[in-house]
Amino acid sequence: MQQSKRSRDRQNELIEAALSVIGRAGSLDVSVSQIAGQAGVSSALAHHYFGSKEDLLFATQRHLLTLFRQDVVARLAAAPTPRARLSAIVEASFSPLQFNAGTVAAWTIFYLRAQSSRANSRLLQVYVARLRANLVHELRSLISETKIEAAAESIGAMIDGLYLRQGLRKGAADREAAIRITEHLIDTLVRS
Amino acid sequence: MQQSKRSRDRQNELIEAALSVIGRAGSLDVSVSQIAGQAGVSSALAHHYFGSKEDLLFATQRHLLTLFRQDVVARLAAAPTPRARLSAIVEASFSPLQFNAGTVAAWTIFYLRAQSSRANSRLLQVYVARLRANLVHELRSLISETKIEAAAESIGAMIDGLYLRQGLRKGAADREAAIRITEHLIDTLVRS
Amino acid sequence: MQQSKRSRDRQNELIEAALSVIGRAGSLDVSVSQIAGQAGVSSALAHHYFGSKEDLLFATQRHLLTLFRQDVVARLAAAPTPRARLSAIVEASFSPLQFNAGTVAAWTIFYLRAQSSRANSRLLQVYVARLRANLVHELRSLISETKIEAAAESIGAMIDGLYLRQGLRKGAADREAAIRITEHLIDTLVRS
Amino acid sequence: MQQSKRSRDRQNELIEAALSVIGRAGSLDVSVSQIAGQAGVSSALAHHYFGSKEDLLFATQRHLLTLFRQDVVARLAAAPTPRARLSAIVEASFSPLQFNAGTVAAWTIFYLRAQSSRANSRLLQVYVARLRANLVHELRSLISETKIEAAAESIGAMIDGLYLRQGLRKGAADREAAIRITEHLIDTLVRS
DNA sequence: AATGAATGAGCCTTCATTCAT
DNA sequence: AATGAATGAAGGCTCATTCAT
Repeated sequence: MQQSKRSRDRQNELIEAALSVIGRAGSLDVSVSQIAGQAGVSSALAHHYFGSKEDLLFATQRHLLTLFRQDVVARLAAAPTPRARLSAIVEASFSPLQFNAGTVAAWTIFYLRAQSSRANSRLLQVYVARLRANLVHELRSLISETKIEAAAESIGAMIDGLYLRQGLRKGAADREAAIRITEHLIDTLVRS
Repeated sequence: MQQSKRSRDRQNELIEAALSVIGRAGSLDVSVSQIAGQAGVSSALAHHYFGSKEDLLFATQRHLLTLFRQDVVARLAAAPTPRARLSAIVEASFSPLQFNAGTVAAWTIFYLRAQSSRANSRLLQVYVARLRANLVHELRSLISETKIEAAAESIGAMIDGLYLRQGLRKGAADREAAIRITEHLIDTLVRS
Repeated sequence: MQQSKRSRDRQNELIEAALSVIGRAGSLDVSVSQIAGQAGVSSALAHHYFGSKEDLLFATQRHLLTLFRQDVVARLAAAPTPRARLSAIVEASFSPLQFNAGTVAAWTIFYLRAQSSRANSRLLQVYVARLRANLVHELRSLISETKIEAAAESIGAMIDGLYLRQGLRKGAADREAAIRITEHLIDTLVRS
Repeated sequence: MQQSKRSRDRQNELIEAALSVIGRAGSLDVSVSQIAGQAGVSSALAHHYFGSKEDLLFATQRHLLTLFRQDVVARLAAAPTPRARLSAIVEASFSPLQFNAGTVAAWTIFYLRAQSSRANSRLLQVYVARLRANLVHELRSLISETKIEAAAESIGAMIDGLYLRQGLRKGAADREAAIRITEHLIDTLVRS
C-alpha cells in the first residue's frame, strides 16, 4: 500500500468537494481554493495531492466515470434479458445519482474540456466506447447486424442530449420523461 | 439609423471574434483581450460597445441563435412538404456553418452558462421552444396528436446529443452520420 | 468678447456639474464622464473647453472661491460697524450656500489637492490671505495691534475646523451652532 | 497567539507603508501596488492580508487613531492638574508625530472618506467623541457646566482647523504657533 | 502531512485623453 | 461646437502555484 489510508481519504474528499463545488457553481469557474475550502483543507494541500488544478479536475472526471460505470455494471448483472439490460443502462444513466443539476453540469463541463485536453478527451472516449460496447452487445440479439452500430450511436447520443437539455430546466430533473423517451427510442429501433 | 455603420461593423467584428476565439479555445476561458485582439481592437473598445464581458458573450450567443434561426427559416420556406421541412430543420442543424468544432464548442458553452445565468437561460429556452414549435407543426400531419410532444422532444434531444458527441471527435464533423441518425429517428417516429 | 456666450454658458454648466457631482460623491473619485454626463454633454466637450481634468477641477475650485468672495463682499458692504462686519464674514462662511454636505466636501478636497498641486495651493492661499486681511482690517479697531495676527488666524482656523467637522454629521449642517461658536470666539478675543 | 509574528509584522509594515505613501502623495490617489511596493511586498500580499484596498485603508486609519490615542493617554497620565491635562491633549495633537505634512494629509483624507464610508465615519466619530469626553472631563472643574459642551466643541474644531490649514504651508509645520493659538483659546474660555 | 506566506501573471474594468467627423 | 470612436495606461483583485515551516 503505497498511499496511506489518510492520504486516499483526503484525495477522495477533495474529489467529492470538486464535484460538489462544480455542481453548485454550474460552471468551470471554480478555484482550487473553493474546492479545498469545501473539503475543509488548504488549497496548498490540494496541490500537494494532485499536483495541479488540471490533475485534480482530471481525477474528478475519472471519479465521475467510475461511479457511473459501477452503477451500470451492478444493474447489468441484475438484469435477466438483453432488453432488460438495455433498460438497465438507461436507468443507470438517469438515476438520481447522475441525473441532477450538479452532476449534469459536471458532465457538460467534461465534454467541453475534452475539446482542449488530450487526456480528458481520451478518458471520455473510453466511456463512450464502453457504453457503446454494452449497447452493441445487448442489441446483437435484438436487431440485425447492419443496424447495430447506428442504433448504439443513436441511443448514446439521445442520452447525452437529454442530459444537455436537463440543464435548461429550472426545477428538478424529469427522470421519468427522459427514461420514457429513451425507452421509446429503443423500442422503435428494436421493432423496426 | 441610430447606430453608425462603423459602430455596427465593429460590434459584429467583435462578436465574430468572440465566436472564433471561443471555438478555437474550446472553452470559456477566453479573455476580453483575446477577443478584442482577434478583432484587431483594444479591449477597452469591447467594453465601450458591450459594457461588460458578460454582455459581449450574451450578444455572441444571441448572434449564434439568430444565424441558426435565419438558416432554418430559409430552408423551411424552400421545402414543399411537412416531411421535407423536418429534413430542412435537420439539415440546418447539421449544416457546416453550425456543425463544426468551434460552433459546437460555443453551443455547449452556452448550454452550460444557461445554468448560472438567468438571461442566458431564457435566451436558450426561446431557441428550444421555437425549434420544438417547428417540429410540432410539421409533425402534426404525420403522426397522431398524442405522440407529437414526445416526438418533438425526442428529435430535439437527439440533435443536441449529436452536437455534444461531435466535440469528442478528433477530425472534422461527420455531418452525414449525424443526419442519417436523425433522419432515421424521424422515420421510425413517423412510421410507428 | 473672445468667447461666445454659448461657450461661457457651457463652461459654467460644466463647473456647476463638477461641484454637484463632487458634492454628491463626497470624494474626488469623480470621472470627467460623470461630470460631463451631469452637464448633459460628452466628456470630450469637457476636454475641449478645459483642456484637462486638472484644469476643470481648478476652474471649479476658483468658482467656489469666487462665489464665496462675492457673498462676503456683499455682506461686508451691508454691515455698518467693524464688529458687524466680522459677523458678516461668519455668516457668509456658514451660509447655507457654503455650509452644506456637498460644498464642504468640495472645500475639503481642495484643501487636500493644495498639498500636491502648486496652482491649487496658490489659489487657496489667496483665499486664506484675503480672509485674513478682512479679519485683520475689522479687528484693527477692536483689539490691540499685537494680538491681531493671532486672532485672525484663530478665527480662520476655527471656521475651517467647523467645516471639517461638519462632514461627520449624518444630517444637515448645524449652522446655528457653528455661528454661535465662532461668534463666541470673536467675543472672547475682542473682550480679552 | 492566533496570528504569527511574521503575519503581524507584515500587516504593520503595510499599514506604515500606506501612511507613508499617502503622506508623500498628499492624496488618496494611491494604488495598492504603490503601498505594497513601499513595503517591499507584492500587491497580492496586501490583498491576502487585508482583503481589499478599502480594508487596508480602514486599518490604516484605525492605526492612526490608535497611535494618537496612546499618546494622549500617556500624556494625560503624566499631567497633574486639569489645566495641565488640557495642555497635554493640545501637545499630543500637535506633537511632531502627528502634526507633519504626511500625517495631516492622512487625517484630512480620512475626514473626507468619512463622508462616503459608513465604517470610516463611525471610526472617526469615536475619535471625536473620545476627544470631547476628555476635554469635557477636564473642563468640568474649570468652567461652569453650561459652557462646557460648547467649549469642548470649540477646542476640538480649532485643533482640526489648524490641522487643515497646516496643509497649506510650504515648509514644515509651525507647531509653536498652533499650540499658542489653541492654548490661548483655552485660556480665554476658562477665564471668561 | 499540512498550512500560511508569498508572488507573478493575468483579468475585467475604468478613465483621461485624442482624433476624425 | 460637439460627439462617438478608440486607446494606452493603470488599477483592484483573483488565482494557481511554490516554498518555508
